[in-house]
Amino acid sequence: MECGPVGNDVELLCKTLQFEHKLFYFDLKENPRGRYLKISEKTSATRSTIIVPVDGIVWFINLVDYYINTDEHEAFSKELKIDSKVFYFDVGENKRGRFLKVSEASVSRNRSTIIIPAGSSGEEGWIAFRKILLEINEEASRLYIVSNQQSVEPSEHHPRLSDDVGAGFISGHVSQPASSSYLNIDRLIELPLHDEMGRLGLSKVIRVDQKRFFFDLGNNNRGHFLRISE
DNA sequence: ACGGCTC
Repeated sequence: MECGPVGNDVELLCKTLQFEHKLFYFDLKENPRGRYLKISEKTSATRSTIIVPVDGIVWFINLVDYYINTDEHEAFSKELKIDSKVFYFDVGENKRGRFLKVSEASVSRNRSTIIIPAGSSGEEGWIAFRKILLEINEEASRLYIVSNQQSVEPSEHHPRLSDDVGAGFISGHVSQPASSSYLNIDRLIELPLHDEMGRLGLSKVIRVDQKRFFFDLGNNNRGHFLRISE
């Protein structure tokens, strides 16, 4: 396991993905302002980094999904607004092949960009990238519960929680135990009013051009699901 | 071993 240099921020977990001649570093970090995922693309000559707030990880997963599942010439550019940042997703193609470009624009920094190759046989680069994000999202949700409960032994005292709660869907200022707020989702998810869910912090919205896409987490006895509505 | 990159 290779972790980047550690400053004041705490490293929670590190992963790497090597694809073609690029090396991607994924570092989940924490500081007093919150948690974020640092994604760096390293080649022999260059290194570029984007910083994704934890709440953005699930939307990254979803957007990578979109590009994996969308036909080559029907994939639109997308933008994702999180906090004060905007991430731009674009597909491109050149003689080396297809790639997904993810750019971060924030007020204070210069724009930074990572480029994820699709790969030569299908989209295995994007699929591998998504897999890492899924792993991080799952592990981050466990870490979230651990720190939120401030319990030294969460696996003994809260054995069910870690599998039931996804990161990013529980707002940071929930004062109730995560389990009780979570149990309400089944009823709330049936409500057709998106603004009602938005008010309760249970829905996320991505605006693309004139459209708005709503992402809502739910579960039932069949398992977990993410509902996307336009 | 590449190499892509308006916001």
